[in-house]
Amino acid sequence: MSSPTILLSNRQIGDVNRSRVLRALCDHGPLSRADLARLAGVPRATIGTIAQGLVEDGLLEEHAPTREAGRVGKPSRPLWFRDDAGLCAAVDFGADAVRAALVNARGDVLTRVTVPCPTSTASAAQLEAAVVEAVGGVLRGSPAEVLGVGIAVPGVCDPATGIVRGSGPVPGAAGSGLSEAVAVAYGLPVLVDNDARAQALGEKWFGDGRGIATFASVQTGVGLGVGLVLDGELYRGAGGATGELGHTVVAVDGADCHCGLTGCWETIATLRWLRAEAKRLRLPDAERLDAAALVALGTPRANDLLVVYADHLAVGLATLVQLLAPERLLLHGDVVGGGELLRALVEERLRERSLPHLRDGVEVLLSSLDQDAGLLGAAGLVLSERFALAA
Amino acid sequence: MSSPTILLSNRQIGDVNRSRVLRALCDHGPLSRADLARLAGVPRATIGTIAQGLVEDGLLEEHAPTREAGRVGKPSRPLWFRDDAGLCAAVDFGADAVRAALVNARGDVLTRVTVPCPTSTASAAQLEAAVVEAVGGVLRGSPAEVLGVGIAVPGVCDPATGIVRGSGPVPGAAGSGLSEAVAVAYGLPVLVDNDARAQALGEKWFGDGRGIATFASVQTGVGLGVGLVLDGELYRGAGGATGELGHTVVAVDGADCHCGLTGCWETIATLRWLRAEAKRLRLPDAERLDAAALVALGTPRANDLLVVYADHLAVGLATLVQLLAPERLLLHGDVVGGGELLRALVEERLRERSLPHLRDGVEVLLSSLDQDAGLLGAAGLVLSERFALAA
DNA sequence: GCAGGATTGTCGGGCTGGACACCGAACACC
DNA sequence: GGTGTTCGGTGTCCAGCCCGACAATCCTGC
Repeated sequence: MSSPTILLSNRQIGDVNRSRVLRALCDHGPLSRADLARLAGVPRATIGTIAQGLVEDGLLEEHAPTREAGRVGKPSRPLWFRDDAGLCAAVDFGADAVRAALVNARGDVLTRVTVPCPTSTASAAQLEAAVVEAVGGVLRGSPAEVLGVGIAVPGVCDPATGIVRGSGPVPGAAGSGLSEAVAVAYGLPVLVDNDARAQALGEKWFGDGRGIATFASVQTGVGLGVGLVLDGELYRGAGGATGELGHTVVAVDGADCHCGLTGCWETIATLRWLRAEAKRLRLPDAERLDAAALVALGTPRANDLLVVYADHLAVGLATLVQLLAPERLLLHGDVVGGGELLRALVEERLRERSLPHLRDGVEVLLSSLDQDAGLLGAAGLVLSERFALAA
Repeated sequence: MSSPTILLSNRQIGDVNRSRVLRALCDHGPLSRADLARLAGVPRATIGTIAQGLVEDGLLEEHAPTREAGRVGKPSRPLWFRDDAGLCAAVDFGADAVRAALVNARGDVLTRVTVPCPTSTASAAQLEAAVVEAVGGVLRGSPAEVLGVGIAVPGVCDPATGIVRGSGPVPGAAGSGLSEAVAVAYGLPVLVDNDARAQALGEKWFGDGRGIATFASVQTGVGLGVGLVLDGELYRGAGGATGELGHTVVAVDGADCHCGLTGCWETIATLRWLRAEAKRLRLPDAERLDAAALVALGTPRANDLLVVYADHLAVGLATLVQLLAPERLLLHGDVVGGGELLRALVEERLRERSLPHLRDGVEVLLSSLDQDAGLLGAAGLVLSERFALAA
């Protein structure tokens, strides 16, 4: 059933409009009622009643009146999220720990809990226990009601059902046990989604995706994943199976990929490839090389490899650009370590690999969310569900 | 300005709900008020008032009561579009003619007008004159008010502004003259869009895209284009620049493409490639070969080439599948001539080039719209604009 | 032939929530 | 101190969905 064919009623209209107001605040930062009214093209009174409800619910609060020089008239009182508003428990997985955090609607990380756990080898039961413990620690310190729990899983999962269909880095996450265990333990809604998609939501709520209708958030490093926000909505596709940009063909008869296909982008643009090339070129410490180290080396031979790395990354990004014409590409993971130098190289190579009419429409940015991209993404899962602006 | 931040009012609620009802009728065919109510999960009375408005506006009509055996109770009176409802003037471009048609909301082609015109060499003025004449001929015979004019252009264009940024097959369409000329001549809204995207809309309204949330409509043959319907909405991307699937890289250091890039999918999956291969293999009449002729040949050597053609097509389609996980791929153009044999081959090759968890989620279909895909797509442009279900 | 059940479509009252016009409050400028 | 501008709030109106009840129509079973 594609079109749910759900009719709108005046009941839903209120929810939708409240969500729209919240979204506008997220996209633009603190705004007064009058600002919101201008933005939406409606009388101030309309916003007034909507905002009143949000303030009474404890979601928004009024800042002190702004006294800007040269501004005539009554000073505006900007509205902004309370710091205990929209609290989400966010979970993601490190190599040897389960990380959880309490995040508010502003994107502030209020509490962190780290539970040691060998995620790559832990059994489902061990993993469930670690996640439940981490979430519990976060919930205990919460100053207000928590909306729900978001879990970003590095693997294929269907958010509609909460079932993880498989995960390479965290095999124990497979199945539906994780979300069920947390839901049973704390009675909260649990949202599970792929980590790359969650990162995209993190960018949409708290990062450089705010106010951008169409962008792609690309995870680089060991694997290549992508989260797409298209026309303002996170795109999940049928069964939540999207984002396998890493396994698009960039060489018809290319090298075998670990996934069983051949010529995947992952065979030429991951750390595995980079390190193999570095070894071939006899660069020092090739086995532990990454973008940051490559930039730090700075030798001519290292720089040459950096350019090729950038070019190979651009190949896959160009596919995104040609097919979807996003306004921005936000890069996560290893590339961030390469800094502005690598970013500029990737952007340059991308332009050369894009059609003329697309060349100037896209900008490449390094994610500003840094280490917390996964956690903020997991929080975004909850916020998007709770404040869905869908209609 | 991503999120328009437009609030909903009780005024719009009516429009939205009317659109939803129309869309449901489109997706499911004739439905009674009770059917619609069940589908939407609302009381029959609600649908009743909505339907009443649509009937009074002359959009819908009641069919005769259905008398099905074994059905107790009052027989239902299905609602369906009147044959003069939702009339659109649709325009597309053939090699040596401008084609126009009057299409209703059912997808019936009521009138056709063909104006001879060498579209590949005609000046902008000549092309405008031909289009205006064709549209005029269609409008003259219209039994009721026409909602608007849809024009499907084989090229890059931005539907938001009506500006065609460039067209290989129809260079004279470039600029904004076409839509302005028609708008001035007849005072109707004019919608211009890329032909591959329009075809996708045609499938969504009248073809095998009905009721499918996420599908891709792929044009094959001389060029390779794609129209994407994602989560029920046609995806246009920033500036309407999407759909250049043909220029995604399938070979990092591949052959030069006419677009200036290298290793594009178009270099290995178009008729140009097919004919070059056929010539190399000394197949008869290689210069005029197409999928239909290749299947008709049926020789072992021809069949081998057919398999490679299918495989090369599958490369680009696999990119769509890995990245977007659509439920269906609808193929247009040359491939349709290859019939079920070629379709099955493409589907088989696509499965082999897709990740395991995506393999079974997608079906490959040949478009059933046939020659009228472009015209029906152009009509879909108008209907989508007029009956936008956006909220 | 006729009662009973089932299904469909319609009518009026109730409720939610935005649109509109107007008011007081706060500040800049003269 | 007066005037103009901007901001936020209040009360009334109205569109449109929800719910309950009712007439119309047809099938089944005796």
